[in-house]
This record gives sequence, structure tokens and C-alpha cells, in this order.
Amino acid sequence: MARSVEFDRTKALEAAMKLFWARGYTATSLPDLLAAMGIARSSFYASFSTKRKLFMECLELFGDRTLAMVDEDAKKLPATALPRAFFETTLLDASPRKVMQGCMMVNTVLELADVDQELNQIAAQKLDAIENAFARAFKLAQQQGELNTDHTGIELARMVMTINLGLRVQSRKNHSRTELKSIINTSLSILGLAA
Amino acid sequence: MARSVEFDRTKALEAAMKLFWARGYTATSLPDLLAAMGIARSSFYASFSTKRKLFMECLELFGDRTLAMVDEDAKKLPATALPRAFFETTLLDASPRKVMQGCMMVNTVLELADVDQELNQIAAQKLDAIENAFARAFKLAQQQGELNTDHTGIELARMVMTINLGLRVQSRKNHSRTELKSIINTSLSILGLAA
DNA sequence: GCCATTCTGTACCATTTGGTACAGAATTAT
DNA sequence: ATAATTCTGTACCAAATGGTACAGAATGGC
Repeated sequence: MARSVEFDRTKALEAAMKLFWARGYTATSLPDLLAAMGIARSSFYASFSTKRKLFMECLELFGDRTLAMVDEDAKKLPATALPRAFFETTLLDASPRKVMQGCMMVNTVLELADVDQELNQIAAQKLDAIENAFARAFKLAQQQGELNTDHTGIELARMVMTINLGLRVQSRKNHSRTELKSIINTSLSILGLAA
Repeated sequence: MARSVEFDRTKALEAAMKLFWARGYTATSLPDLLAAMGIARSSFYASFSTKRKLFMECLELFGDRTLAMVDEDAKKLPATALPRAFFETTLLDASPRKVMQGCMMVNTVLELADVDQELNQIAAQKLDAIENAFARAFKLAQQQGELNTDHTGIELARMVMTINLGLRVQSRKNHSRTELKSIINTSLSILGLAA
């Protein structure tokens, strides 16, 4: 039989995701990708079909990873602590580079809303999934009397998500850590989730 | 002497802005622009230098227009009514098409943050100018005792702006009017500006 | 009418885009 | 070692990119 070795597909995908995350879909050229992934053109097409398919994979990876993070937290923490945990790990504890890159799904939605329906839809779905995770947690907490019912769980989740989206824009526009910290605190305060 | 006629530069600029607004910088090609503006290639370069320069002009136009809107409102309305007025005119009263296009400056920041510093900076500055307009209004209202001082004017303005940015993402992701309306109401409610 | 001037439309350009073809190197089972 | 197979690197492709050159039409003062 023949050789079975292969470049590390996962690592290459990860490298591609980083680049797409930072520069977006259109502005990332194939040569850029090949250099970052450390593979040759033919290997690229053999393993990932097209640039567009690769982007989809990256988007899925990013989305699933983010969702997993929220789900993990939802197991360990009370619902009222979820937003703070999410904001802090992704905006204060993360590296400045990552913070400045914002959220790949948000970036994608804004870049491709009028350009590529399918890619846009994937990003939107992943965002919705995260919103739903928050909503589930809030509803449960309300049923157990751990959270006031001034607003429904869904409304609250949408609100947390809207602030989250806003924070992603802020962090991409100007990544002053102290400013982000201040916004996070004000947000949690007005949400009535200030610890 | 020679002819003085010229295509309507302002109208052409407007048309370009609409296209850039919807599709972003990179995804808008020169032929697309020429068609939308209704002018020929040579006229384009004679009047607007390059695609990039044109984009800058469009960005300035969009930003100035938005800022003017806030400033106008700030003259007529109490500071506590400003956010509602802004959200409603741009997200509920505007045409679905415009709503779906989001905010050109936000779109630009997310598309070009890692790609074109200068364009990104222009967009960021315009956004800051709007935030400052809100901050001024809030500070004044606080001095006059019309607004509580639980948070500083700047903090409040940043918060309104963060929610605004989030709403632009939401509206570009999924322009259900009723959902936007709901988010706006929840936002104003938790901000203590629910009228 | 005529000339000067400034417009417009088209043909053209080099570069870059994403994607394909194919030769040759590398690896594994026999 | 050999054969089978799958990798990699390079050369190549058509299409699209932003930008330029230039011929010719349209308009103004005389």
C-alpha cells in the first residue's frame, strides 16, 4: 500500500480559522491561506475542496467551540453568573490579539450579509444557538426562583446577546481593556446581574 | 471655452454610498459601482480618483449624516429621550432595506479592522463622535438634575452605543421588525429610559 | 461656422483572483 | 527491492481585479 502520512489537518484548519477570523473571507487570499497553513496548493484542494468550503468548516469550528464554552459554564455556574463569565473569559482573560479580532461569526455576518446568503446563514445560526443556550439557562433559573421575572428568559437572553454583539464591535474598533471592562460592568449592573 | 456640464456628482456619490453600505468595500467591484452611479470609467477616475478615495467620501457622508441626526434630536428632545428617538427612526421607521444594511461604519469596522487601518480609523472616529454627542447630552441632563447619576454620562453613552452597535448586528443578521422592537424596549427599560 | 476645452465610452493593461493539471518525491505492504 | 498509492511543488489557466490611455462626442465663446 501507500503512504498514509498527511500534514496535520486539524492544525492547518486552525491556522486557516485564525486568518479568516482576523481578516474576513474576501480579504484572505489563497496564497495567504497556504502560507499560514503551511501546505501546498494541491494538498489544500485535496483536503478542503475550495476556499469557501474551508471557510464553512472554520465557521463551524469557531461556532461550536464558542457554544461549547457557554454550555460548559452553564453546567457549573448559576444562570445569573453566565454573562459575566462569558464576557470576562472572552474579553478580559483572552489575549489582546484575540480580543481585537472580535467574534468570527459577528464579523462574518457584517461582511457577508448582502454578499453570500449561505455563509451568512451559518454564522447567524451559530449565534442563535448561543442565544438559545442563554435563554434556556435563564428560563430554568426563573422557574427555580433564582432570577427575577421582570423580563422573560428569551428577552433577557436577547439583551445579553445584543450587548455581547455590541462588545464585539467595540473590541474590534478599539481594544482598550479598561474601557471594555467598564462597559462590561455597566452592562451587568443595568441587567441586574452585577454579582 | 468648453462645456461645463457634468453628471450630478452628489447623486453619484449617494448611489455609491448605498452600494458600499450594502456590500462593503471589497465585495463592491468597480463595474458594480459604475453601473450604480450611472457614469463611465473615465468620469469615475476624473471625479473620484480611486475606489478607496470614493469609499472614504462615502464613509464621511454617512457618518456626518448620522451625527447630524443625533445633533438635531439633541436640540429638540430631552437627553433621556435621545436613545429611543435614535433607535426608532433608524430601526423602526426606516425602510426594511436600510434596516437590514445596518450601519455603514459598523460594517466597515468589522470588515476592515485587520485589513485597512486608515479606513477603519475613519469609521471608528465617526462612531466616537456619535458616542460623544450622547455623552454631552447626558452630562448636561445630569447637571440639570433631569437624569440620575447612577452611572456617569460617558458610561451611559458608551452603554447606549454598545447596545446600538449590537442592534446593528442584529438587524443585519435577521431583520425581524418585531424582534428589534422588543430589544429596543428591553434596552430602554433596563437603561431606565423607558419613558 | 469654428476652435478650444472638457466631457464620455471603449479598448487596453498588468496584477491578482480562485482553481486545475501533472510530474515527481515519499511512504508503506509485500 | 518493488509496486502501489498518496502525498507535494510548480506550472498553468480563465476570469476578474483596479487603473490608464486615448479617440471622439458634446458644449462653450468667438
